[in-house]
Amino acid sequence: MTAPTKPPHTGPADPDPAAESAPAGSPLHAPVIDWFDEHARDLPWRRPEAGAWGVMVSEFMLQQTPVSRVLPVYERWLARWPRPADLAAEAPGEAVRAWGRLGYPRRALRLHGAAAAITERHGGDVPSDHAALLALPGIGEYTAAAVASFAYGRRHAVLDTNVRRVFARAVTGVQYPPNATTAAERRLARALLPEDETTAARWAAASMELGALVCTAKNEACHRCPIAAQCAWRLAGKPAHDGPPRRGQTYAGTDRQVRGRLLAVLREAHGPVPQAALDRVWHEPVQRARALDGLVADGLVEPLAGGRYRLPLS
DNA sequence: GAACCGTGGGT
DNA sequence: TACCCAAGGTT
Repeated sequence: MTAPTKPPHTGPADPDPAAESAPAGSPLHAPVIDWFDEHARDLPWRRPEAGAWGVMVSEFMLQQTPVSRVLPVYERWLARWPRPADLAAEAPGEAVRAWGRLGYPRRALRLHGAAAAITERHGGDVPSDHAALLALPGIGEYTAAAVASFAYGRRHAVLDTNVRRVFARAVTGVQYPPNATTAAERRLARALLPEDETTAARWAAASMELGALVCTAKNEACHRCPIAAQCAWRLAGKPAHDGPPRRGQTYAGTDRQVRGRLLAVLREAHGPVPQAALDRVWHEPVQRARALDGLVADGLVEPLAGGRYRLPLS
């Protein structure tokens, strides 16, 4: 039992299915949700005790970071800060340090800021309203929908990279979705959203899990796919992606790499770090200074008198 | 819309 | 080895 809510089966116990006024819905729903009931991973943020805060923390950490690397950090985070107010009471630098090597450390800062806003504006409770979630730092369209859906069972189209790929293949018949989310994709996601709120929330989690475990970017496992028989891409002979190349992100030699090295030194140090210690991480002084300035501008690093630096106390 | 923002594992 | 990719958000 890994899923947060019960499967809304229409089984023989149903009084009279023919009497339902609502349309049948997509033929994709039932197979995908049934598959999810059987194969969903037992992830800590899916357990009831995770609560909305646990769901929200997991969503921040999972933005561009794989599940396997999130798991240990998530557990320590929730043990240390079981409620938003607990995190809000800490220095932001502590969030950055606890973030460890998950990457994109601005997410840690934003999660801290979101916890503070929740404490101030929402009485310490993660809001369930999509607009209220969207107003929090670090929460965009996807995360707002995910928290509302996964934590509160609300009816929202949850359109992440997994779902976009599943829809691209199963419905549109292409190998990959466009580089950026399009209005057509949002329209499709809304059209496919089950009417019933509980079913919609399960569909959101199930379609995402299908993309993560079966309908993967590479080496898709169609033989394990519950909708393989209906998949437009597969039925078309799985044509290769033709559009513009999916832009890869260079990393070596970029400011990002320098920032990462600088912040690693500050994370591992407790207390102020002298300039000389930071100078050692990168040979090129201009780029090094630019990276450090960027970290300060982002609020990830606090400059002190005498050319010393530390993670931010405020 | 494009560019930027980390990190590590799989192939 | 080099490249691809991973539950995005902000500017």
